[in-house]
Amino acid sequence: MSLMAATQQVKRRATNQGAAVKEALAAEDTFRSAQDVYATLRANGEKIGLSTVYRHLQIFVDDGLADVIHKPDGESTYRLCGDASTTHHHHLVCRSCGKAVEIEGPAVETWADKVAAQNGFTDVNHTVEIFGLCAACAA
Amino acid sequence: MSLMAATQQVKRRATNQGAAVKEALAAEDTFRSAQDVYATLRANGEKIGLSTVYRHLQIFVDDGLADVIHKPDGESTYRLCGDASTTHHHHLVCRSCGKAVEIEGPAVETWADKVAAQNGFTDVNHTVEIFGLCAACAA
DNA sequence: GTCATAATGGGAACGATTCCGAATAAGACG
DNA sequence: CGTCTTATTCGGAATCGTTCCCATTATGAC
Repeated sequence: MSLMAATQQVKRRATNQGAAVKEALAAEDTFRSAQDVYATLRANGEKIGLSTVYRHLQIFVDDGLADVIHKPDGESTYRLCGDASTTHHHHLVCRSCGKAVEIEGPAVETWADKVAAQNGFTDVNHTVEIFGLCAACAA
Repeated sequence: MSLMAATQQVKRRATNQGAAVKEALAAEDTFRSAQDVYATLRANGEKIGLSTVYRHLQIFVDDGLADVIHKPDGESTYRLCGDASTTHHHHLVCRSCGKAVEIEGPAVETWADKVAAQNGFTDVNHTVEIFGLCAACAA
């Protein structure tokens, strides 16, 4: 998996369910859990199974179409990111409503690599997430 | 909970189990899961229950004695950090053996705060973890 | 249309973590 | 040193998110 570039797509069939999951994610700029997406789709009358939601969410991640954030409680949340060509970035996430803003920090990237190298670590990657309360939720 | 300072300790009874969990963590400079600590203690002949291990691990975190890292697969791992007075820091963690090095990045802190402020976010905190392969595991 | 097979869905299986309630033991007091 | 209060313990049941399994369905190629 780590050997395959994120942009390297595999042939996939177009299904209603796959489209529905993508639409559900696209409708919000917030990180949402699989269970959440599933509930929303069912509430909308979509005919889809929980397994399928998980499957598509994972596919999006594999294809570089979506980002994942693991909440402190362990739940995984997903959000479509710009597009596959978008460069590496991080997120500023509202702790309350889940709204997320994509951010970049070139300095952080180089810092991380430097620190790792100084300690003899190789094959480095990192996670950087900033949590806070968005203006709307602060009220 | 969030209102109580990390250094504000509550009266606690001293028990063998509590000490055992702390020793087990202190014995290694790696992040270890509750299940892992539990298995080690039992293997050592300690009389302790899994619930108790989880309870003490959580207490350490609440008291600011330990740091937690949520692995990508969702499992929580714990490690004693310097001491409660140690300032905010992050970790460089070996993806293979779990060995962790405490690191600091003042620049990252200020960057995070600035970015958050620019987007109208308040009550900010962040997580920064760098994963890689330590020199020993690279071989 | 026909066919091979990718995709689906729902229920079982799983693994980490939490909960519960009765049994145990730490610490205070006399 | 006893007694008593209650924090702590422990193991098994319960929870919860996620994955697995596999018979059924439906996409896309010919």
